[in-house]
Amino acid sequence: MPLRLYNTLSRRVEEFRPLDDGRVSMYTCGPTVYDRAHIGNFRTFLSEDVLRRYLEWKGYRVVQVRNLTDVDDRTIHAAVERGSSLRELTEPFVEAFFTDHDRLGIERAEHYPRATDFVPEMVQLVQKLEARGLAYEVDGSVYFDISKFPGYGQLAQLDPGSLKEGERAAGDEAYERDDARDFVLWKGGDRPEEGDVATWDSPWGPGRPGWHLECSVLALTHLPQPFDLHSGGVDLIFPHHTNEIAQAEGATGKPFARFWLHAKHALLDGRKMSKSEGNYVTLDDLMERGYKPSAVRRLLISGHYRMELNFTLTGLDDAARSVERLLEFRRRLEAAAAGEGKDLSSTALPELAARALKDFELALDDDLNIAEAWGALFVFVREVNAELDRAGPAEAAADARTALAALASMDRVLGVLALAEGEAAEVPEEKRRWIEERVAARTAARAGGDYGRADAIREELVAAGVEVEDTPSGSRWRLARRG
RNA sequence: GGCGCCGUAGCCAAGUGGACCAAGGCGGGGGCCUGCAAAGCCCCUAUUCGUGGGUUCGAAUCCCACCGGCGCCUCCA
Repeated sequence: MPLRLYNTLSRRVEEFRPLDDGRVSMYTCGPTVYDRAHIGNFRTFLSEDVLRRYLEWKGYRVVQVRNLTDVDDRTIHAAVERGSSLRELTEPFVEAFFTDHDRLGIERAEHYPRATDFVPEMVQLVQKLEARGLAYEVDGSVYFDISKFPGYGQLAQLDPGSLKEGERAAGDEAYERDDARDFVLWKGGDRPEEGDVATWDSPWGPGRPGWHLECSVLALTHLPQPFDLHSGGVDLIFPHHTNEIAQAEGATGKPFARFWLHAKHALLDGRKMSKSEGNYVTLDDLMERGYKPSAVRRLLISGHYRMELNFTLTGLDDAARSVERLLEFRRRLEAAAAGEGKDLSSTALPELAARALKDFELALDDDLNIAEAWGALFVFVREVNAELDRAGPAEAAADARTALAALASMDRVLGVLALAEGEAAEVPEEKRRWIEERVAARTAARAGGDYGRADAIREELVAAGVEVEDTPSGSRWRLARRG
């Protein structure tokens, strides 16, 4: 079955096929590295990670570009404020971004270009636009003339005629544009408040690139044109992506990107998550409170990417518990797979696995309906558990491996189990020995019928953060999960 | 004012004209299992999908109105 995706360009769900058979080119707007990225930013990046993983799951090879915006108003202002260079300011945030990125199990893209490494290419693009009569210079700055670009605003479904200058543009950043709706390609002229942290030479004198320029250029220099997918947060539809299209298509005369995908924002406790309003949390904040990245990942990809996601600590607790359930499930399957009678296959597990995988794929094919995909997974969990309750260990052993493979397959897209695996807390050798000694003592007490003593030992272990579980094949222990 | 989105059980969240008399997660109640637990399983927890109309043989799903919440409208993922 083919994958269908909602394309912002057409405002419809369309069948997706890459232009180059078997190979998908995608451009995903990256972070502005003026500060630590927050959970809301990662909601978008995680949606894109699911898309990427699912494309790979479907057998495509993906070439992804994610830019790092290291020159814009915010990075410049932050650098000026601290009296540091742009690089000095952004470098730690680039590192922090990758730290969180990896902690959340987001697959690495093929390219992470920084805007400041491509300024000459940006200048060239502006020159092309000038040569084609789509740009004009005023006092060392260059603007894009939207009246010369017929399809302007199509992505955002904007009627250029009704576009009027917004309040934000009317504020402190007034430029000498012919038309208030035109946007800046190159910012030249005197900008004393910016110091000299971001100045490059250009045919129009010293200046720096406008924000939208980098994405057009980075996509054009790293991907074919047109490329398959371009994505970002909904807020980028206008003006950012609208202007990216105008720049790239204006300069080349060719279509820029085929599919445009936009993720809705995450709210924090029902309110917009944003830096400027101080309403945000970072992964670090959550980890300091004892939450694990796997739970954060689970929550952030629990719902459809085109639906708003309300991030709450309650939701995070729920997410953590559902990850626990999956971990328990896998542990149980692994134990079953390691059991006796490895060649016997007489359970319903293979059928359940096949059906789960089919439902999983059907769900994701439908514009990445991940909520339904989770549903398919959890139905699988319940049914397999029931089958395991019914069948003996000898009967289930071989089939358990089939089920395990299906689970791993689904997790190649969801990425939660793989992540949780790496989070298992290290138990120091000394403590491990103590725990094992206590568990053995308890087993002995139980064998002797001394349940009072057995329960006392269990209490002792619980107080030390260890839970004991008695199974037909002996007692097992594990670290207690957090509240 | 323009463009657009959402309102489904205690919470989160699929479903968007009948083929499921509404998936799944979390929580809650009851039961099985267990020495007791834990884990797991079984049953129950929305006769109903913001409200009111309408279309239709049939609507959570389409149309209209209203109520409530939210996003964008020039450098926010």
